[in-house]
Amino acid sequence: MKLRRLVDRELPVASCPETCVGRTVTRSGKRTTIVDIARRAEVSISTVSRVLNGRPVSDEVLATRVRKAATELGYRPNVVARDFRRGVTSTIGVVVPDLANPFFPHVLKGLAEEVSAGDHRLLVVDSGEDAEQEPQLVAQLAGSCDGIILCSPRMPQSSLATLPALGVPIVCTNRSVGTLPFGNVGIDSAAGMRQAVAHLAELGHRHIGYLGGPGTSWSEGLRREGLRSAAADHGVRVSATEAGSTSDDGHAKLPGLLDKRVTAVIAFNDLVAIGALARLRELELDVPSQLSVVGFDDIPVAAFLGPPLTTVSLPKEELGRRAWAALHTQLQTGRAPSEELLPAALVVRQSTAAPAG
Amino acid sequence: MKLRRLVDRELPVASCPETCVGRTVTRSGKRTTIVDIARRAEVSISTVSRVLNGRPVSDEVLATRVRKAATELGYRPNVVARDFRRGVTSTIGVVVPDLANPFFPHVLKGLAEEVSAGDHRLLVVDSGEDAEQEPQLVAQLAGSCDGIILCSPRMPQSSLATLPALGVPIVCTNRSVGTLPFGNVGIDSAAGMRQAVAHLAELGHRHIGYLGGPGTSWSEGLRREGLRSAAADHGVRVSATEAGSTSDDGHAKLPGLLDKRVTAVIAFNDLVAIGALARLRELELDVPSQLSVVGFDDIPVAAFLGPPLTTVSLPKEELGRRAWAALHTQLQTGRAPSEELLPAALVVRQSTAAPAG
DNA sequence: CTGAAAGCGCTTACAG
DNA sequence: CTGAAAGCGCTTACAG
Repeated sequence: MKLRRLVDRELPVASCPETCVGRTVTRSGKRTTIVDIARRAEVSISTVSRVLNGRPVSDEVLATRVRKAATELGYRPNVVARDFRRGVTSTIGVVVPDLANPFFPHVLKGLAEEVSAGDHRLLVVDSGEDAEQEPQLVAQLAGSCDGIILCSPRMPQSSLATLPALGVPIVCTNRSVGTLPFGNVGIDSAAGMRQAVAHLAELGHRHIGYLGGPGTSWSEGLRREGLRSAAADHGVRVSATEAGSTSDDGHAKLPGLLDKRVTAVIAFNDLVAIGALARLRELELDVPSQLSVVGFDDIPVAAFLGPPLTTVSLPKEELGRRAWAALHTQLQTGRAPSEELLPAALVVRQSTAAPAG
Repeated sequence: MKLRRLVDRELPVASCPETCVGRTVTRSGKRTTIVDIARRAEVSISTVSRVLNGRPVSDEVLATRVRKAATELGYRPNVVARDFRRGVTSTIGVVVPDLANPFFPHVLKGLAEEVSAGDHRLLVVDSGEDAEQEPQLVAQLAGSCDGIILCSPRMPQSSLATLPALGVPIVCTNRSVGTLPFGNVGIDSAAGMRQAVAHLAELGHRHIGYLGGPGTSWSEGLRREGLRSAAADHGVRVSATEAGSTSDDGHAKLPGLLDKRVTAVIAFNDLVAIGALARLRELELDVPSQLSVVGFDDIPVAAFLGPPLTTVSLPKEELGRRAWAALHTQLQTGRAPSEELLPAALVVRQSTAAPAG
């Protein structure tokens, strides 16, 4: 009973007992339905439904009467009922590892625009970087979504392989999906990495340090690959260490690289670079005169750091937009579209310069 | 037709034609429903429903049979149907002004934990800081949510006043709601501001600059109020300017304050402080020896800036948790709970020191 | 074209 | 206790 009253939106009704402008309930105290409209416009509910859904109606007089009644009664469709009848949820689920990582909100922004334009809602879930929890999260989401977008999923391939059984179209971003029937859109950070290395090599650096990201991450794999090939091409030496994806990681692991006597450091992302920069400040080492630093992502603060960070800019919003496009295609055609790789571009600011001496 | 096939999750079925482990469809090609379970367990659908919802059943044998059948058929409830029947959406909508502002993801994290524990889903909408668009966004959300949380809504009071007609329980964070029947939880940034001013006064500052936030913002009002009262208490002079909420704003508006010859600057938030710090670097003014800087929010990068930023830490996750608690109460009792104000706390790092000279 | 009717999958009074 | 039945609000074949 309690529940039903809440459903009937008692709260605001109670707060304006008699004449309530904007009310969406009829005198029976329940929310307006197409039955109420049909009654008032003296047509069948079929006609109401057709008019309200913009389907062709011959009699414009009828249509007008319906629309008028709907407005007068303050009708707002019951979307749960509509979705139920249509057998859809109109909802797209997104799983991100960590909303607090500035990368993801930008992806979400691009995604949200497109998704709402396509008359869907976006259900965002933060997995807390927990690879174990992700499959459950996805399974749970599957029940209430028409499709799912997995942003840089941390779960292992074996977990990923269990997902098709859920029966929901899935798109992965920044992740290789093997032969799994998932849409797939990523950013070519290997190419971005090559640009970064080329830039440092041109400045004269011969020994570059790399503060690597989580070893299991696909984009980390791509970056390492770009690093290796570019290093070979330019004849520079590389010392890599596994750091992580946070500023704390960069702060903690930088000294190890310094010991190797590198003259430049590339970080897995801007957050890691920020940690490295902080450590360098503590060490009273100047950037870029004593050490060059390059980040990845180009998050908004990157341009405001001391010094402004040279970084590989990733098309985050575009990634979100393309992910929706891929999912949309899959929803329409039932087949997963082919893989897509978006370009990255180095943005040179002031944290890189020729090596000392 | 196209639509229906998608609903039936044709995609993965097609990709594993014969023996598909983990399938959740019966031989008819449709998704398993309680009817399928009832048939297999040889009970009525009422019993299936009761067992699956954990309602008391006398006959444990029956219950076991039902659960077994459900598992064997890979049953997953149709949540849209359930919600429809119950007259709820199990969804809570959240409107944030800008997801890319590091403040909000943290609020969302606190919120998400609680909300999913309460068996609801979270629908997040970014209003793009657009006060005009917010009321429409909320109206749209209202249709598919049991309740709405408005994070620091930018819309004017007059727009806010139209929202009760939507018939959906609403909670506002960091916003005064007047006599509107909304739940209300905020952070006492006036007190936070007083701590910041006291700290600077103790260091010996007599003239403080303030890089103000958006004039319409409630928290900005609170900060100005705290600033005024604390300045009076400590006998310090204040020069305030309206900046905004981004690093660009801080970067642009800092020089104006410098002209006033302040010895310390408090920024509306950390992002603005970061912009100010960047400008000071360009001006080759040292922080804190030549100018002290204080931020607001304590976003994760604050501790890694050069220098690490003294800032007023706001309980962001807790704000999210309390917002859910307020909404939950409202959902249960039908009445908006009383206002709540969470404490803020100054975190002293290295961007503040005694004034030069 | 419009209207009467069926039905989406579930929950829950209501009988038995 | 269990089962048969009604019904949530909508859409959409199906008749007329």
